[in-house]
Amino acid sequence: MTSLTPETTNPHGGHTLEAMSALWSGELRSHGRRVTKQRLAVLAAVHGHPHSTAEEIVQHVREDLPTITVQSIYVVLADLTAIEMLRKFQPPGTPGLYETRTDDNHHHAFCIRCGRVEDVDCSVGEAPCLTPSESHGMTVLSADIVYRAICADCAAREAAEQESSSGPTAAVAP
Amino acid sequence: MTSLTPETTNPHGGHTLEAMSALWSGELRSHGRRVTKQRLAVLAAVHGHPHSTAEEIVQHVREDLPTITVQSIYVVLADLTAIEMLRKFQPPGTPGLYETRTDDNHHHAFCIRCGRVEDVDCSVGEAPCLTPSESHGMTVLSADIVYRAICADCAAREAAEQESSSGPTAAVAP
DNA sequence: AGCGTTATTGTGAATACCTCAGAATAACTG
DNA sequence: CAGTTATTCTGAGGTATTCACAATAACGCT
Repeated sequence: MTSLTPETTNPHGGHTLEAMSALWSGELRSHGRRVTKQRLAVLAAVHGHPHSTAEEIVQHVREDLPTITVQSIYVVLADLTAIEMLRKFQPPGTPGLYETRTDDNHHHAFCIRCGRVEDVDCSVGEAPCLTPSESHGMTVLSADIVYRAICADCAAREAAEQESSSGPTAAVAP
Repeated sequence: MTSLTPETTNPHGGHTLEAMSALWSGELRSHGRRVTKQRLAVLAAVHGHPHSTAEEIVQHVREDLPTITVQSIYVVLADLTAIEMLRKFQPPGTPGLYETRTDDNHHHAFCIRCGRVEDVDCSVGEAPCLTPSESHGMTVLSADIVYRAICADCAAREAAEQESSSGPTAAVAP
């Protein structure tokens, strides 16, 4: 922790890629999975680019492993999701998005205009939306929440367009 | 309400199909939409079979309109969803599901084993999961919640299978 | 370290779900 | 009832994802 060699510092936020890899390797093994460079590369890509689609992950992984195939990415993503090392969610009208934050109860806000996604720590408390722990005899495991929202940029842009259609600025002669 | 002719009684729960059609027609018109038999048939099908996929809705609608096409169903579903006469949601690994309950704050429990879906009236209160009304500058409109769950049947079946692998019952000679 | 076993990845193709552009039809207005 | 224009139909296309089988490489053992 006190060493300051180039290898131990990185822009990502405290943990080096090597440290993360070691962590991930252990976790993979504890789930009976082999540690492959493909899996580590996928984990690194998703960790570095949260809320990525499979296609985007392919691009990022190919910086390390230029020959990896789309199909392998899908297989790896599905498997890592199954053992909950990754989390998958799918706002309406978009392909599946992946992230590495799996152990906290957080959710997602999705801009229905531009598709932007932000993490939302559930503000009510611990796991408020898990309260219906029994319904119709079903045992609830977890809650996937997607907040349909409009981001600040889109709200501003729409306000401006609204203004221009009856106000003094812009769009004088269409 | 007091008439008891055959047309005014039906098994669905108080409202006749004709009454619903009149209601839907008015709602369509108020959204600037024309009242077509296709739209009414789709609304009736979804109303009679909540949590249906587009493909299932095609089957049901074809009982009335045998020649309707899958594409038209998709167009109608998308349009009715856009004006919020239908609600669409999509548990992981399944196609989009549609329902007519749009004006109440209810959510869905989804059995990750068999795919069964049940409505869940949010038990915490009014709209608890809408509390993060501002996050990252995004204005939240609504929350789509899918509870990942295991239904009673699947839980029982898995318990039985667990038992049989080390217990006395079943699967004596495979 | 080398070797065998078996999970994992790559290859090639296929599927499911959904959307698009343009022509034909039918719902509303007067 | 006739005209206008939304809506549906026809036919094709596209994207996200999955499948079966062959090739590869990670791990446990000596």
